[in-house]
Amino acid sequence: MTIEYKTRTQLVVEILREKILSGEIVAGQPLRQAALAKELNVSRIPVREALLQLEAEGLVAFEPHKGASATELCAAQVDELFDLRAMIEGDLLAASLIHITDDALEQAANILLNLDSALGKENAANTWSELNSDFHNCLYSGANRPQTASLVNVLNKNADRYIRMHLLWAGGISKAGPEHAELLAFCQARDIENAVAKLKQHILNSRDEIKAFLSQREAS
Amino acid sequence: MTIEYKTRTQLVVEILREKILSGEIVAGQPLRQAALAKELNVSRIPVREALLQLEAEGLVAFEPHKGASATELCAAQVDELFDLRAMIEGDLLAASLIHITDDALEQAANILLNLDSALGKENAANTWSELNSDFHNCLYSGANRPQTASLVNVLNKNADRYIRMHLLWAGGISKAGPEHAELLAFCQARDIENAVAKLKQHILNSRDEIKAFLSQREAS
DNA sequence: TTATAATAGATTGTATAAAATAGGCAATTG
DNA sequence: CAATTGCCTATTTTATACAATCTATTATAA
Repeated sequence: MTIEYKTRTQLVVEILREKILSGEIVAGQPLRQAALAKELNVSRIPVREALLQLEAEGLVAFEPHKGASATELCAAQVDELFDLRAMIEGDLLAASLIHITDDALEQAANILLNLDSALGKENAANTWSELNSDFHNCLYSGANRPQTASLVNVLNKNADRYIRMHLLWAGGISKAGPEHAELLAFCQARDIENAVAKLKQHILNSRDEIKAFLSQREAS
Repeated sequence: MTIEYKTRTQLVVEILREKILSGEIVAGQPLRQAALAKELNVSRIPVREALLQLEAEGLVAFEPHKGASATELCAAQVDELFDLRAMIEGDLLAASLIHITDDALEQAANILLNLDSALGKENAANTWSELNSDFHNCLYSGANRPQTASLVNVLNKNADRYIRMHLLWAGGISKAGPEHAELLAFCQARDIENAVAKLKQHILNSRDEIKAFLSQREAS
């Protein structure tokens, strides 16, 4: 195992992303460079560059001379984001299933076990979203489309915020467990059509649950 | 008309992006921060931040402590990039045509006129790609999906490199002219199905032409 | 009182300088 | 002579310092 070097900028990116995804940094709240630098014990330059990277990921908005803030969560964005995911991930899964190895499917099954057991535990939202991402990436591993895969990962980093919030506030993506199992079964059977349909349904279901939750919260 | 303030970082982004898209900065060539800073008469910080932004756009690759370079152009990327475009832009067009205004369509028609006349002129590749982008954005204006639109723009900034190269080296996207006209006609008729089919065909056609050109060049 | 201008403080953007790192070359060792 | 180690240089990364910009508050005039 080679130990990988990380620049401070990269470390700051990871810390801030986690803070945004976990909700510790709340949307709209201004992110003062000097304060963050002091808190993380680095200079402002790595903080600035980290914020720029997070802006590219869509988690942060930058306004010249005014500063950065975590982007707001709203129902309209959920629509766009999850529709995009359903379309792109559906396509990616179809391409992947043609070439996917048994090995990858077995790995996906293992992740699924961990996923189920993670739901009850302490830090559910954080570990769940990571495992969820692993599971999906596993299913897409046969596609051999690096650019599309990285685009999917960026979109998922955004979706994560909503999914975690939902997990945290509403007690779980209720249908995700059985849907994952069904999806995996179709993949193992190399039934492309049904697998893609199930995946899209899975993504659009969470979209609807999250939207309902958001509009309910916006009302109050 | 308000004149918009631009930070140096933003100016450097635009200059470098133009240099990469136009081919003045060739793929793979290392981009030395100090040299760029001196050339553009700014310090290295704005250059660094500009390079980071371009990395997020996919035009530049960053390796820690080694530096940045313009990403390579290859046939495999073209496949992914243009397939993604066809899928996403097709969907976006369908959503847009439901609500699009006559005003937007008229504007698109005007751009088309300029597009045709631009092809013969001096700086064809540069102005053509900008007008091309405007034309498509115009058609998508009814969708009211800001996130999807900005994603499309990022993808197009990548596709631009290939399109310009093709224009420059091979004398033009031969079929683009008539295809644009047909596409606009379907849009004006609000014929969603045919419009989307034409758009996808248009994008996939350029994909094939560019791929053929690239593999031919790679052979030599 | 209300609107506008001036000012102070805070914050961001940029430049310069110092520290850290990678890659190559020479010296050393077996 | 080959291989390894240590040093040197080029380059990037980070820190510090300064300049430009914004925001809020106060002062001034209509």
